[in-house]
Order: sequence, then structure tokens, then C-alpha cells
Amino acid sequence: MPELPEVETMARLIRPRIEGRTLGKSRVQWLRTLGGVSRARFERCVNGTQVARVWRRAKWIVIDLERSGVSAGHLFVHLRMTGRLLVTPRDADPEPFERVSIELVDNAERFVFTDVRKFGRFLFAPELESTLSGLGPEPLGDEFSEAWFVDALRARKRILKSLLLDQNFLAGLGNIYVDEALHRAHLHPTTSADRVSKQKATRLHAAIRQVLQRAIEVEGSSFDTFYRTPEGNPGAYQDQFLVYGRDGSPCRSCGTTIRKLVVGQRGTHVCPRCQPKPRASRRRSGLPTAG
DNA sequence: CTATGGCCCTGGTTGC
DNA sequence: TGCAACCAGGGCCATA
Repeated sequence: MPELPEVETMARLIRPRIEGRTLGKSRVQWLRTLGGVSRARFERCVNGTQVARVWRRAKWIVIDLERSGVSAGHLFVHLRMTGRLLVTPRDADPEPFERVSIELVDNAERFVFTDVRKFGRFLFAPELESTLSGLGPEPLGDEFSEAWFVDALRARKRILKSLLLDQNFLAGLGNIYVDEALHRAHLHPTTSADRVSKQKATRLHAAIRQVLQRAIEVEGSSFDTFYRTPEGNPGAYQDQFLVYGRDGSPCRSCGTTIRKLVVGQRGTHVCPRCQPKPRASRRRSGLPTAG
């Protein structure tokens, strides 16, 4: 469930189920999920707290905890590849691939984190800083302005797709939505960031926002049973994919066959006609480089 | 700085 | 059918 729209959807689904609730005993079945915190410390820090607020930053779901109305730290959930959150009756059979769960004491429910591949994280920390520092701007926030983006791209000599996937540059995009946004902006993934024209950068900025916004509206993408939320609807954005997973199929705008390549070790989908490969930079181009 | 490859893990799909 | 190889929506770390 891993990119911004799916994480946002998960946060929205879980919010009304846990906000205001009091947390009780926890059960940790895969220690690494806690990211270095011991079971004992986790239990001590969480048991007896109340969930004040559920929100999202980048691909993190943040759960603010309080004791008697005073901040008591935060839970940070990262779904990585296969994480899911759900609330189940406490006496229900354990969920398959359950890694961490916490009793909700006000009624007979349990807040559960499941994760097939065990890459996900369910952390406790007293402050926000340690987990959230260093992240780039939220793509749907005010900080992610056109002007900032144009300048930020110009300042980086990196493969465009890799830069967009870097959470410290821009926080929330993943493999699907990067491919989708690049296609909509008619940019090839291997273009060097500093060679993206102002016009193309502006177009990419708009594409990123549009793709994420529209995906959130339809509750993200779920093309695999894996990624369906056990509660709530599966997302529907996969129906609007223009390139992701469409290699071998015709481009919806020009009919050219979509190709799959590898960029930065990630499967990458492009329309060779809509997104022509950048011309190799020539050493001897007599042009003064910008800057 | 930037790029690359290994690693963390399991399960579904593909291809012989 | 059986089985090995390959692939996956993420990200950290060491190395060059």
C-alpha cells in the first residue's frame, strides 16, 4: 500500500476507528518491526495512552498519544511494501501476518499491523523529530511550489526519476506515481534533473499534484489482492494508469507500445514516443551551461 | 555530491 | 506437475 495516496487512504480509514480510544496491552510478534525499541519499552510507553490524532507525513502514518491530555509521544507506522492497519474484534482469530497489535480498551477491539514481507515499521518515539526530520516537502502542500521545484531540479545533477523517488527531496512519491507523472509531463525518466526546462518542470509539478490528488479521490491503487484494505473499498486508481504495468500495451494517447526498462534498479514504464529519450549530453557543446 | 549493489523478507508468477 | 528464477507499490547502508 505504499505511496502517498494509499497511505493517506489508510490514515483516513483508521482515524475514526482509533481516535479518542485508549490503548492497552500490546503484542509484538516480529521484533524488528519496532525498529530497535524493545518490547518492554514499547509496552511501557504505549499502554494507557489515548490516541489524540491520526495524521500523515510523507509515507508515515503518525499517531499522537496523550496521557491526561498531555503529549505522551507518537506511534509512526510505515507500510513499506506490504503493511496494513486494521481494527478487529479482540476475540477474532489472529490476522495472518500479524506483527504488532494493541488492545483498544474502551471496547473489545484490537488495533493490528500486518505485514507479509516484514519491511514495515511500527515505531514509538517521544518526539516527531527523530523520525520525520530530513523529509522533503509534501507534494500537495504549499511548500511544494512551482518556483521551488524549478529551482530545485536545476540544482541537482541526478537522474530525474531517482531524484523524485528520493524522500529527502520530495516526500511521498513512489514507483507508480513517479512513472505516471513523468508520462503526463512527457519527460523521460533518465533525463538529468538539471536539464529539465522550466516549462517541463512546471508541467511535471502540475502532473505530480494532479496524479496524487486524483488517486486520493479514488482511495489509491489496488491491482493486487494484497493491497486491498480489509476494511473499506479497494482503490480504483489502477484503472487510470497510463504507463505503470502497461508494458506491451498501446499508449492511451498515441498508440505506441509502452516499454519497460530499469532505472535505478526500479522497473520503469515509458511511452517511447510521448517520452523521448534525452539526447546524450555532449562534452563539446559550446553552450555555456546554466550557472 | 551521485550512483550502485547488497540487504531486509515473503509469496505470487513465469518459464523451463 | 515440479521447481527454480524472477519479480514486487520501500528504504537503509556500505562502497566507489
